[in-house]
Amino acid sequence: MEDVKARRKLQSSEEDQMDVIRGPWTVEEDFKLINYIALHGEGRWNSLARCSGLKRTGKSCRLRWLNYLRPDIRRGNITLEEQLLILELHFRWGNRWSKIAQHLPGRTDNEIKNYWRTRVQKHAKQLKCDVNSKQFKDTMRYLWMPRLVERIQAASASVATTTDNGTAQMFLRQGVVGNEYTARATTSYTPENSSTTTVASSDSVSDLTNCYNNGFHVNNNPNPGYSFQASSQVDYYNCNNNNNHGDVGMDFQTNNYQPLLDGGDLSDNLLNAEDFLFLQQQFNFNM
DNA sequence: AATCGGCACAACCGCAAGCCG
DNA sequence: CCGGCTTGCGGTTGTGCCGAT
Repeated sequence: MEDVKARRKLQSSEEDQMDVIRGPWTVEEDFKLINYIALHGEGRWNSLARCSGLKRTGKSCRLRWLNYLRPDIRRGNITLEEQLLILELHFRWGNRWSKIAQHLPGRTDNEIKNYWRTRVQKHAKQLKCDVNSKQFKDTMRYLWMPRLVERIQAASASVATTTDNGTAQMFLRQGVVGNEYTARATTSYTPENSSTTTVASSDSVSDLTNCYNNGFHVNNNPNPGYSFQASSQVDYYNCNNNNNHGDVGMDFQTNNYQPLLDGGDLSDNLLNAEDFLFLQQQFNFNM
């Protein structure tokens, strides 16, 4: 252990001696890196750093390439579908960012990590609860994610009516992502059966991934006869704990909570003011 | 116009696992 | 098997931008 520390210290001082550059990359450095990788391929980052003439560490070169310069990097805002996928995958794997990133083509683990820290943790902070608490996880699962599904549906429906291509209508009828959450809701979805009947029993990850990859054009629904019902939406929020196990559930329905389908670009504001007010009351009550 | 605070994102750091001679 | 080196991952920090005051 001491050896390891000593070696790292030596490595660090060697880096200092060779005037390693840190901080933001310049355009010239980017060009150098891109050209070098175009000629020699990626990998062997330390030797790449030495041979390319870049005064950067191999680590720095690797990070710059993977998180920024790669040609298949997807730029722009995280879409609703991507948000849903991130939430779903984070439920399964926690902070395994690179694993989550594998299911979002073109997105980097760094980007997903940043999204989680800035957006998701912000909501937890606003609710004055821990992001890893059961309460917040329930909030995400039973309020946030269904709301995302609603918005994805709404967006798809909008596309269908404006383009008249029928694709989104098909999605709405047969519901790939919607199937996940609506099906749960219509069977009095509880935290207990959620882990056994849907997530664990089906490959929801690949379903969601396919769904994302194909822009919701592929019907992976194992139950083709399934159809959405407007009235079932309220069941999204019927998260009463019926298991008599003494856990604190979130009863949205008995509080006369009604989901508000607000319009506009709400990709970021996943929960509106009334949601927060209600949730804060829930949390304060339960704390 | 200047300042401040929050946010988003790029980059760095420490650690651990994997690989290879 | 061991030790050194490389790579990958998750956490953290730094910085620029932008809106509010």
